[in-house]
Amino acid sequence: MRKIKNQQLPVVNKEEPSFFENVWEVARHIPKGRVTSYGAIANYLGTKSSARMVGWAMNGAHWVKPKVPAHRVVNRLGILSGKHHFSPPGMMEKLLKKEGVKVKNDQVVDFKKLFWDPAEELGFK
DNA sequence: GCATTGACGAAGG
DNA sequence: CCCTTCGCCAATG
Repeated sequence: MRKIKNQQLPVVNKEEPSFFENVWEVARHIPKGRVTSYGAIANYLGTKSSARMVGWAMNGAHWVKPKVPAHRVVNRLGILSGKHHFSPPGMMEKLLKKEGVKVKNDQVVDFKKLFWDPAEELGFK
């Protein structure tokens, strides 16, 4: 596959998709104007208890290709817990608003309605 | 090689 | 919703 400077990436040069790649893959399917949670992605990948790893994977979402809409992934409460990893921090909220997602006080408005569950939308494996 | 740190989450209080 | 504890596991010191 693609070569990546493995400075922070956990070896993605294997042919089989790593957990991280799967995370990115799923994230790329999040429709515009919708959001999902770290846990939902983890759940879809069958490692629901490893939501932290999803967040960890998002850490590299910025420099991985193709780009991953990490701004559409929030925590289970709809809070933009990852905004500090954007530059500037307000970028996440800005991107979401641009897609029609209302954000108030670092939290997605109508999160429940906008929630996109990969397990349902992409079909169960 | 142990300890700490997370873009998390569920459960219990 | 807040708080704590626990589970999770790669990365980092």
